[in-house]
Amino acid sequence: MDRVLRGRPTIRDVAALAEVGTKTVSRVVNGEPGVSDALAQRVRRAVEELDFRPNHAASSLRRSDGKTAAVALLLEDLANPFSAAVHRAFSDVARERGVMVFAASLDEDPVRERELVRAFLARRADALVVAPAGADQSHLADTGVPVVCVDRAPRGLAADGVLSTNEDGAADAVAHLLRAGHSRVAFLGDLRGIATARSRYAGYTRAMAAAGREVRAGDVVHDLHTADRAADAVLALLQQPDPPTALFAAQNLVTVGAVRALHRLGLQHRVALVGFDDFPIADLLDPGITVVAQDPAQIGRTAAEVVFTRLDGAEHDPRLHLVPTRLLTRGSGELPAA
Amino acid sequence: MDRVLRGRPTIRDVAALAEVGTKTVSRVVNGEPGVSDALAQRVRRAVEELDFRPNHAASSLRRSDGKTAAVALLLEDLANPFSAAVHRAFSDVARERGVMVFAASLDEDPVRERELVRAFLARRADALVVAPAGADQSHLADTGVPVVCVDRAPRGLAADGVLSTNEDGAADAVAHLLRAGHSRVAFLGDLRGIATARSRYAGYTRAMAAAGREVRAGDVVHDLHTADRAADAVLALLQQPDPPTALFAAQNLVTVGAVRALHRLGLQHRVALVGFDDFPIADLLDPGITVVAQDPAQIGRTAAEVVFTRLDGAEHDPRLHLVPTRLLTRGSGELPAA
DNA sequence: CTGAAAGCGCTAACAC
DNA sequence: GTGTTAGCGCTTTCAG
Repeated sequence: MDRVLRGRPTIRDVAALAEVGTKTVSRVVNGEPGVSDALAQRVRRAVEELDFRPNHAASSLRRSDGKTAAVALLLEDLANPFSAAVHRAFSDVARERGVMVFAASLDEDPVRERELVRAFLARRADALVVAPAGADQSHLADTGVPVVCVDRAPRGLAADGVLSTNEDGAADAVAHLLRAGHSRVAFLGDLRGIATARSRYAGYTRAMAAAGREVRAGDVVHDLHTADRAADAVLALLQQPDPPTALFAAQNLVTVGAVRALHRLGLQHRVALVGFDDFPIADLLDPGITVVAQDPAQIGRTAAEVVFTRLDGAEHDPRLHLVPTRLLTRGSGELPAA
Repeated sequence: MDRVLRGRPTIRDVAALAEVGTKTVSRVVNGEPGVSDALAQRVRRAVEELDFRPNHAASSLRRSDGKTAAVALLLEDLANPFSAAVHRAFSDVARERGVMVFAASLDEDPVRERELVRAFLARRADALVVAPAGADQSHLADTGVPVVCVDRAPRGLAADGVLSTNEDGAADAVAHLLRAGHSRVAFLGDLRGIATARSRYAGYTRAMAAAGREVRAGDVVHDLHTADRAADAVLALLQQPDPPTALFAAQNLVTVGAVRALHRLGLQHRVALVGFDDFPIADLLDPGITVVAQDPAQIGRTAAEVVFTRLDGAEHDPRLHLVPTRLLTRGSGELPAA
């Protein structure tokens, strides 16, 4: 009668204790209709008694739709405030749907991206949300699950995308500096391998051209991926003879590095700066840092909506969702040219 | 012969194509020894051909140890730099072990904590790492998996803990202000329901008592959980007659709120401030913000080590791992009393 | 309304 | 070395 339980109790243990069939337990546990109150009561008591926890993996293995109610989120660096905000907003929507989120940092490493995609597919994540690290995203093509690219446009892959208006936003930032009277605006860019970085550079050159300004090769620095490298670049840039009078920093860590360099040189009130992507307490610095703010929470929410729309069966062609940026003037971007 | 594949190929499809038994495929896929090169070659070719992806859930369901190679991380708010850094460091260690991380934000909601714990246990996470939201953690007692508490000590629960030296760190901060000549140091605290907040308050009172200073009720404010609420509290505090000359902010968002209020009042160079927990660009403010820095990366790494030690079978009594804090003097904490 | 039997994709245990 | 059988915990199918 009393089978000695080894390990966790199963649905059969519950069925035995409640003296019903396993299917009845299954029905009660899953809230399916068609069970008499009396039996349901007995089952619930047995569940309580044994501290039964349904095994979700076994359930989804057998279940016809095969869904695991888990999605994977592969971002650049979960410790970066942008990624963290996307993650947070995405999770909030997912939680409402009872969907769990696997999260991982890629650190711009395409090898890691492949490994993690493989691992998440092995765990049968229902969908993949990726800020792709490499230029080659072909390995995301035949995963059998919806793929949504965030922060970066999908390249060579028919997938949905959710990202900021990178080129327009960058052009806004640079135009803002040009309006303040600057003619030499330096570009401080993130890794050129990233599509997003290229778009922001395109916005920079477009705004410069539109104003009839020459882009000097010496005023353009790419591949700054940490605050330290950005700070070094700005120090070098401003310590040369005839330096630029304004800076456009194309990523949040780059902006922070630029601020650090300006403070070190005591030039924070003399050299203008606009950053792409906001960061905490940018308004508390002196001067406050003018930025083209992204809306990472909106990006995360939209990505979640797109994912769930796909999981609910939408079959339309891939769509690109552009989330607008917003110029926040705080002082650093309004410093005059001379 | 050619079975038409519906859905993903299984190990049996691979076996059929390679003309071997399923167990041989299993061996090859899992890198087990005892398969001739010839067969292994055929299997690998078939795997490639069919784009076979092993189903990890099915595997761990059948496997004797039943491990899923996934752990759950329940933190306060993944968008907070402290939680984000813990998450990041934890993930890095987990990734080396091929373990995936489920992450979620609790927002100090004990109900959500219970729900998420239930959900993660249903998914058979191998371990739970929790920054507990509620005072009552008894529901974590009989989960059948290792539980590690981070940031907050386990209460009413025999579990490992990894946290900062909250009381000592807070006492250091306050003693530092008292040494600068202040006698009225206000306490700005996080939610009193959190053990961590209570420890920091204990450090405050201890340092005050050690210096023979009276703790005035009006100088103590609890339950500040957002920067906005903290800013309001500081505005009220400093606009009364005979205000305190120094502030101790016991949490990072509280510190940011205090800075914001000080700037609004133009008092940032007159009222001293030390914060508990560092935050990005605290050094770039004017004055730089003196903080008792925690080491969230170390907390995350240590938590991971503790988790994996337990999963590797360690059976010792629960241990509390204290990660030391460090006073970083940057200006705001060294302002004189009058 | 209820439950017995089959089987999801995989690996343990045991054959050969 | 290799393959066959059974069964992990659950839901499906279908008979009562």
